[in-house]
Amino acid sequence: MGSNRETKRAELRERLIEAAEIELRDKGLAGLKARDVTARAGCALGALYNAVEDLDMLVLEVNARTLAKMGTALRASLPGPDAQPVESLQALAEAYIDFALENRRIWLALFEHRLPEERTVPEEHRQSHSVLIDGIAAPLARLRPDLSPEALALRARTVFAAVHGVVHLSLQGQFVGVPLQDLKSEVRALVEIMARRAG
Amino acid sequence: MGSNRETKRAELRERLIEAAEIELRDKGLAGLKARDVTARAGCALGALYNAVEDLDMLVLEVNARTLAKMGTALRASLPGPDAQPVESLQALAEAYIDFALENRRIWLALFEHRLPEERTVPEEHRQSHSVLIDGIAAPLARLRPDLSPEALALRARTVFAAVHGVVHLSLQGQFVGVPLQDLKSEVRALVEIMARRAG
DNA sequence: CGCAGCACTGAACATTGTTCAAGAACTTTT
DNA sequence: AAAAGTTCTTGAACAATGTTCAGTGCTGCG
Repeated sequence: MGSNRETKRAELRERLIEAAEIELRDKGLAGLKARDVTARAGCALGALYNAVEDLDMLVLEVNARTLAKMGTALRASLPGPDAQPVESLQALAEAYIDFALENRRIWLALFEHRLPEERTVPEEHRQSHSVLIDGIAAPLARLRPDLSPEALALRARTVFAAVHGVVHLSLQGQFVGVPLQDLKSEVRALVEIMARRAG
Repeated sequence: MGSNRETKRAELRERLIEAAEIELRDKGLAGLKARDVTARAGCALGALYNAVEDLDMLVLEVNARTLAKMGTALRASLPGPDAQPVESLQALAEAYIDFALENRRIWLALFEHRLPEERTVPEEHRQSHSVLIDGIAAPLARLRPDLSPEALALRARTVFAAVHGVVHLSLQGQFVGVPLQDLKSEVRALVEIMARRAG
């Protein structure tokens, strides 16, 4: 396997991304070190900078995969099309919490990783974030037929961000966060409130 | 001024915290460097480690002051006691957004700063976070007389975290965040929804 | 004054991301 | 198949940065 240059390059890139994901799962974003990643991937330190631009880009690659997995998990959680909209939203929220709990560090990396201020996230990586809100607009539309498509898209982001905020503060154990043991019931209540109300 | 040892030590500590706040305002958490802080405070690099435990503790000190200022801003925003509960909540939310917009980097530092996993935040610093939720329980209690005091305290955290989540994703320009121009109106709608509904 | 303790200094150290010159490996040309 | 050219890999070197520490000076007290 991997005889020509292109292939070997892609294989090393792949090994590096996988190694980075393992390191990230084990030690979190702050514990991700270039030397540990390259050691795990079985290459020299400098090879990293030929396979990817730098460590930040490696994190973006891991994040893209995390988002893809999250998308799978969220879609799998959706009940059939004849379910009540509020049930779809509850299912998405619960699946989001479960994913975050089961993949805490790589999920956190999605939101804690920052590029230096002058650098900008490549377009393809920006788009992979849409899985977070893709499932929300449809059930929301049935609950809020009064909203225009633009207002709906906006509101879907708000609903996601609200749920995410509760989960984020809770999972980090920040002092103002909801205790973990109450997280699911509070998010259920929040989603219920956001869904049930009219007009 | 500052003749005895105790006083000089406290003065240097104060200068360091102020210098750190300025650096944090200018360059953000990732741009905070021990050498820049000590240069601004007018002392040698090593003096930092006599005045405070380390850089992390300096950030905690700045955060404590930020939280105190935030508390002042939030309390000042509250309408009189005869206002509708929903108006109190709206005022708090708007004041929160304004504070975040006007103090973006030091506000972000409140939520982005992490101690190494093995270290733990001193109790006095934990408590300073309560200003974020202190004003919420009272108006919420009038909207939800059905909830026990414990459930109310929990729900206050949930309400804060939901609003915070929307603000946080929006101000960081994360792809899934609400665009800044829509932030206030979306938060208004969210608070309205969380307040208006019954049972 | 003089001494004991403390604080300040800045050089040195450890860790870490990134670069780069040298050599190895692969591809193309002849 | 050999030569020439291109690209990749290696690991040492560099730069940035948090932290420590031995040396030096200052403070407070008898």
